[in-house]
Amino acid sequence: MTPDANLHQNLLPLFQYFESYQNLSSASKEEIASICTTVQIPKNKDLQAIGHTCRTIYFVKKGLCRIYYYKDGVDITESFAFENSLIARVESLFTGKPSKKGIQTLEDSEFIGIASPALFDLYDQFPEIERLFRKIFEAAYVETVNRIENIQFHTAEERYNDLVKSSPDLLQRVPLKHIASYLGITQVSLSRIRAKY
Amino acid sequence: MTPDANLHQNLLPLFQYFESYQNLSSASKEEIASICTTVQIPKNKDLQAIGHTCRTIYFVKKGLCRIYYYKDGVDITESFAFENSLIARVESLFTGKPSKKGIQTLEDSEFIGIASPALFDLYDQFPEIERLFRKIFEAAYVETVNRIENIQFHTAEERYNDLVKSSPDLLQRVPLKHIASYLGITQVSLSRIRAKY
DNA sequence: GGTTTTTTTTAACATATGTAAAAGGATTCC
DNA sequence: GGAATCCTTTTACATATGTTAAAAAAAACC
Repeated sequence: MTPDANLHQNLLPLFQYFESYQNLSSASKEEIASICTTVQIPKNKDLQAIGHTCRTIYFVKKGLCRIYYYKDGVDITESFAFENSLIARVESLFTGKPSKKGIQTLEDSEFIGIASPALFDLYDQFPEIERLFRKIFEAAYVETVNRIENIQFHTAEERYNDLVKSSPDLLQRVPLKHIASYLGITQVSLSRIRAKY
Repeated sequence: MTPDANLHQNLLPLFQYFESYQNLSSASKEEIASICTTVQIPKNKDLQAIGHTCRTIYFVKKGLCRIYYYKDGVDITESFAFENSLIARVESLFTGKPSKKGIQTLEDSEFIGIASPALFDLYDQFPEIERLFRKIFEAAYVETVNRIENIQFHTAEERYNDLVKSSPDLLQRVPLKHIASYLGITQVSLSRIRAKY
């Protein structure tokens, strides 16, 4: 296999993911491929540290990670990202400000990193790339709006049951303490909810 | 004044708003102007009814409105929009599905409506228009992500105080029952919080 | 394989918010 | 301007979740 073919082999799941939003010309794919790098990170390590400005959008090829931050000294999980999804600290990516959040692996993981300054430059030449990412982030925006409704008008117990139903392997792969902070409750409270079943 | 100049006079605040995100060519402005209409709605009337699919993005020129829905028969306010801001039910706008939410005025109001199917068509011809709305919705996405943190890790009392500080005239212009449901608490609970001061 | 560390559960008590009902104020409307 | 409606507060009680501490269970490490 040539180095080039090898690269595309590595990026295959990423381009499959993209195609669910928007078809891309070969030229666009080439350009995107040229700004991607593959990263391997062991379990429980930081992929991106707290305090750094987000300049990379990651695609989870293997494994699992979370965005987290500290609130009054307490570790809070903002979100999880499983295989075949994108993850980025958007409040830093779109503002250029340093992020108060970090990205940490929860298993030995492999990511495809897309350099965001280079990506944003590609937007000028390739409107279809800009469109692709517009659609991706519009969908993420809609999910976030829906999550607010979920947080505000369901009990912690309902949110826990919904979460387990929508990500059945979450319980096997993620410590309960992270699930608790993601749900906005304490470990103790989550333990009480689980004890009911 | 010619009809054309009159139109642009009406749309001036909208284009000023746009310019804070992205400069537009005259051609782009003409095209956008051609898909805008002005709407006047009296107080407490629906601008967009529950159940209809969102095909218009509104700019609040005068007055005030809210996005609301019913949760188990209870009226919930999802968000407010004051003068010089955009409002749309994005979960319907970006998915094409009927919205479970409505938009209601809280004062006699005036809106500029932008027809979204026509707008999305303009994206093909005018990448700068697509870019403008990409940036607008990226910023809205970031705000929504930040709001989740605010909801999940602050008490209702803290959220109430923050809200009053960030929108001082909200209290004069919006009934407390809507503020309560926006904060995710009952009227009774909000009344107790207010009684402390 | 045993020790140490981390994770999860349990217990006891404190507090914030919910629910329901009633009363007081304010506004609307004829 | 009086009646009706809507909005806000208050009260009493119920419940969910938080806090702290300790015990139990599981996982990580030499």
